Formats: sequence, structure tokens, C-alpha cells
Amino acid sequence: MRTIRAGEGDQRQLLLSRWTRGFLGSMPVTASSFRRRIRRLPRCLLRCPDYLREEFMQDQEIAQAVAGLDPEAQRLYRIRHSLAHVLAQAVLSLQPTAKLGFGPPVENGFYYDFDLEEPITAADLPKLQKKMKEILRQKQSFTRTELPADQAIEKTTAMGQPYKVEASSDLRAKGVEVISFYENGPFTDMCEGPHVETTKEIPEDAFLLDSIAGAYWRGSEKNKMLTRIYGLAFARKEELDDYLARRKLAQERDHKKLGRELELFHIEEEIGKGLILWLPKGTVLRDEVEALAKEFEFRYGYERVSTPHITKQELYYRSGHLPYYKESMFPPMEVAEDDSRAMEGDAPGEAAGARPKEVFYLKPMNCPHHHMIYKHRPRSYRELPVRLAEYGTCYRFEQSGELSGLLRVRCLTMNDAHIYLTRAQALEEIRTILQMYREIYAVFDFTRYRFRLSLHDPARTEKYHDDEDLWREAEAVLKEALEREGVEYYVGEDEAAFYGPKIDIQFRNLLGREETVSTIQYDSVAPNRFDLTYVDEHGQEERPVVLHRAPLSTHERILSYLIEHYGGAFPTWLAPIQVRLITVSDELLPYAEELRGILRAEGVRAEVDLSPHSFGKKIRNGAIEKLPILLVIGKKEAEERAVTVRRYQIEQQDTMPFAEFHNLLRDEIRTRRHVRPA
RNA sequence: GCUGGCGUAGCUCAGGGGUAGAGCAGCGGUUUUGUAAACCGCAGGUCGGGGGUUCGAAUCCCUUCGCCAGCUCCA
Repeated sequence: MRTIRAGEGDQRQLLLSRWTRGFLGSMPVTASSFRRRIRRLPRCLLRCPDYLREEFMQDQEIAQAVAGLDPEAQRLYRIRHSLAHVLAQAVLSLQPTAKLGFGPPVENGFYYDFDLEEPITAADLPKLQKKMKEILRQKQSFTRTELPADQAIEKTTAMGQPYKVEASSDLRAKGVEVISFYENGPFTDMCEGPHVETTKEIPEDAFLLDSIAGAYWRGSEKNKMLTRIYGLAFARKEELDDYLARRKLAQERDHKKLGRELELFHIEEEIGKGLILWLPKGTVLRDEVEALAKEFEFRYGYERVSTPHITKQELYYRSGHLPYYKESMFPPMEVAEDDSRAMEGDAPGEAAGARPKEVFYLKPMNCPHHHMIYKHRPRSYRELPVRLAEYGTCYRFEQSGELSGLLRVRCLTMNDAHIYLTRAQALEEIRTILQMYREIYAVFDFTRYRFRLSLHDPARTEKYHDDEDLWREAEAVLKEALEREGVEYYVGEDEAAFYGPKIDIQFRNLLGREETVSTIQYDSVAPNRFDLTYVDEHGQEERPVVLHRAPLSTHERILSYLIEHYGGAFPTWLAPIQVRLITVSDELLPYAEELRGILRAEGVRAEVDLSPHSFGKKIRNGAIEKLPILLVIGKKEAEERAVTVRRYQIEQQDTMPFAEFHNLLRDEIRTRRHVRPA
């Protein structure tokens, strides 16, 4: 039985493992489990950048597996890949001097990168698309030719395609002997393939040039930025339409849009980018999520702490954030007692005298503070694990282009905790953390996530600490915890933190983008840097291990997911307004207000609609605001001390005694039950 | 940070050289209503900011800020 293992050292294997482990899952992977999972491979292939795919396809076993993919997936792959060539052909016909980068198939379609003399804008896309359709109608056939690497380099040079020259030279440098070309009509491209036989196979109405964006050549910031044209492509028109409809639906649920419409949060230019103003309703969401976290953490033996937002630079030299992490931190504040009130514009030093200034930073993380709490007195092995939890607010100077709604911000509040324990306790504790994570996810019915074991790359000494023994131990513990808990996971090579490996939980949002939401990190560095100790049963001082964990991420990030996950229609326990009472006429208001009083006395977020609108309008407003429960009160209900319960998007309405409703509601909120349309 | 696109009323959007518009929301009246929009009226904008071209700029040019998408980054 052949076993494919990650991290076999050579570069190719590393690349391979990086892009395939997600689909191969737990390692080592046996041939049988490999075959079982191979069905999921196409997506991986499609998401894999072109230059890595070449590496990827050279693995015999994988290449064969791909060849054995279901014919439909293969066909789609060929269509998308061929459309990329057709796009390049169309671009060249408009701009013969365009230089070609890579043009691979990707999830939902394809792209091609161009170095253009004349910029192309979105307005040019219809023209290009028309040209592509003309090309398709020409029924051009694709023919493959193979050349020895040397000749391939000559050929690409003769073609006047410098990027292809670079790519072919690199392939030769890696020992590739034969390089293939595909020719269709007047167009030739260096390409691994495979392609359709002729453009006839490509349906004219199932693709669409979608967007234009910049992309660095070979994905490196140091290289020139090329123009990338994205296209959507499917095997049938209905699939394209279906995808477009799904995307439109996803856009309707965009947390930025819902955040504005439902008055959850606001970003004010005058306050600063990436700095969120949480409106009253959004603050309820934060508070409820926080209450959930505190409940779990109490149950799992955490103690809460609280730490300041600014701290002297000395702490960050000790932690190693300075100078290493400096570019992600807000610039320092220099303060001297004498000039702390000095106005901007005063001559520097004038008021300060000779007194040395203190330098403060906004904290980018909570860990250093928690470490100081741990070490404020000697610790005994008897009290380990010590679990310190804080919803800590941190400030990070993220690159401006990275900021996006709630997903990437500059002020964030983390569901943070640090666990201090002996090395022997680590495995059990990590298993317990994993259990807690899964319990928490179950509350929200999360399904679009996967676990990633994020390991270090021993070759990148500049990125990681250099104690290989510690790496081995830490990576083994995380891996074993995952396996003992029966968690499906994949391996992310070169995804560790500098201080240790991690288990990251990758969530996929509605538009398919994946982000780390939760994390569990094994820190082998902090204990030394902070000189953390405990006294063991023999009276010896020992180093504890530190685990960082954040199941509920940051308020900002988890709420961006929750808003999209629920499409703004939150379950009752989470909803900013849980119950709105709507009266058929004003004379019933006193009854409604009495019920509201009863509910609010118990902490239920209930309100009476006192607006001057018509009854119908009040119902409509309640629906637009996506409130989970509207209580309709007419004469009939008032006489019987009843209510009519109307739930969001549930047609069936029930009239019941208020007391009965009250019991149901109490239970629904306590158990955090989500009542949804069937 | 880079590339491209976009900034008009609280929101969604029209207007593309000749003094700024609609719907919704808001406010004031009238209406007292049984399940997704009652009626009438009022108010609301340095057209993101700054500079330029022009007799005249929301409109053309430059610059700056912000937003969006992608790329890069993400302890």
C-alpha cells in the first residue's frame, strides 16, 4: 500500500501537499482513502495556481487519479481551460502587443493575466466576449505539440512572450525535459493542457467575462502587476444562470449590506477606516455572543481577566512583537509627564525637559498581558491548567487594501484565552478545546468550515523559531488531538505561527472566500521569553506550555459570518429585537404594553409598535426588519388574554394563551433554539 | 500597499457644461385600521474634499480621501 505523506522534504512534495492535503484529509493517506477522497479533487485542481498545478500534475498517482475523474468534471475543466486560451486569442486580436501571463481554469470559470500597453476596462468586456464567440464559431481545433525544454524556450522567445520564456526556463531549471504547447487557430500557448478537441465543444451561452482586476506576476508583490480578466464558465447555460442567481442571493446577504439595513453597525469616514461603530442592535449581537462564550468558558474552567488597551513598549520587546510585528501595529505614542498635555505644534522637547519619554503602543494582542498575569506570582503544578480568558480589544494597523467590512478591521475584540499547563497536560486540554469548539459551532449550525493543521516549514528559518524539537513535539500533539477526537482535517504547510503550530478553522463565506475564524495555537516561545514557570511536585521550576485559543474569533469576524449565515434573520436568542407586539388598533395598546412589561421584566427584548402606521404596514415593517416573532393583538386576543404568534417567514400562525407563548419563548431563548421555516 | 471601478439627500438611484430630481425613510396633519406599503403636505444635498479649465462645473482635467473587487499581506 503506497502512503502519501506530507512534508517529505523536497519542494515538489511540499507544494503538492500544500495544495492537496485539503482533499486528502488526515494523513498519512492510504491508497484506499485516497481513492475515496479523489472525487473532491477537481475543486482543488481548479483553485490551484497554474504554476503550482504543473508541479501537481507531475505526481504520477495524482495525474492518474485526475485522468480517472468523472468525465463531466474533466469536460468542464477542459472547457474552462480552453476558454482561457480563447480569451487570450481575443485580447491579442485587439492588442497584438499584449504579453501573456498564466491563464488557468478556476472555480466557476477561468482567468488570464495580461501585460497590456493599452489598459482594458470593464467596458471592453462585452467587445471581448463577442470576439470570443466569433472564435468559438470558427470551430478551431486544439493540437498539442511537445518540444524539448531548450526548444520550448527558443519558441517562446521567438513568440515575443517574455513571461512564457520565464516560465519555460523555470520548468527547465526544475528538470522538466519536455514542454507542451497547444495551438488553436492562429493562437499558440505554452500549456500543460488538457483542452477540448475543438471550440465546437464549448457552449457559446454558458460563459461570461465577469470582471477585471490586477494580479502580481506569479503572485509576488515584487513583480509587475498584470491585468487579470476573470470569466465564468459552465458546461450549460442553466448552470451559469444558476450560479449567477446564487451569487445574487449571496450578495443580498452580504453583511455590509445587512449591517446597514438592519442598523447593526456603521463605519464613519471621520472616525477612520476599519474602525467600527457598533449601533445598539449590533451591540446586542456582540453581547449575546459574548454571553455564550462566557457561559462555555465558565463551564470549561476559565477565569476572566481584564487588561488595558495601551502598554509600554518594553512589554512588546519582551514578547517579540517589536520589532518583528511593528508594521502591523499603530505607531507609538511618546509621552513624558511634563509634556503630556503639550499641544501639537509645540517645539519638541521644549516642555519635556530632560526627562526620558515613555513610549506606549496600542496593544495588537492580549497574550503578553495574560502572560504577565500568569507570572505575577509563583505558580504550582497543582493549579495548572490556568485558563485566563478575556474579550480583549486590540488594534492592528492592517494594510488599507485589506480592510473589508467587519471581516478585516483595525480595532477588534477577541474571544481570547491563554491556557498555561504542563507539557503532559497539553494533549488532553487540546482535545477538550476541540470538544468545546464543536459544541459552540453546533449552537449556530455551522457547516461550512474545515479544520486545518497549520505546520511550519523547516526551510523558512526567518519565519519560524528554530527549535526543531519543540516543533516536533507541538505538531505531534496537535495532530494526535485531532485524530483522537476524530476530527477531519487537512494540513496547511507553512501556515504555522512563528511561535508554534496551530489548528485553524477555516470558514467559507457565501461567496466562497475562505478565512480563518477560530484558532488553537501551541506556543513554545512565550514561556521562555516571559520566563514563565511553575513549581512541580519535586519543587523544581519547570516551563509550562501556552495554548492560545479563540473559538468565537473576534466579534467583528464572527458577526460578519453570523449575519451572512442567518441572512440577518437571527434566531430569537440572538435577535436584537426578539418580540414586537403589534396591535390592530390603538385602543389595544394598554394590553400590549402590559405584555411587553411582563416580557421585559424577564430580560426579553420586547417592544410595542407605537408608530402611526396602519396595521398592514406594521406587519410589513416587522417582516422587513426580519424580527423573529411578531405578536398580533386584536380585540379577540385581548379578550381571551391570548396572542397570535407570527414568526419570520413561517406562514402558519398560532393563536394561544399568552402564558403558553411565554413558556415556549422562555424555553426557546434558554436553549438557543432556532425556529426556522420547514 | 498595488491594479481597476465607483463616490449625487439617512437608504436605493436618475441627471454627464446652463442655478440639483424621484421613490422609500423622516417631520406635520388627516385616518383607528385583522396580517407585506392609508391619504395630504413639509423639510432635507458645498453632488466625498481641495485645486484647475470655462462667462458658467454635479458634469471636463489634476490631486486627495473613502468605498468595492481582485492581488499581496495576515502572530
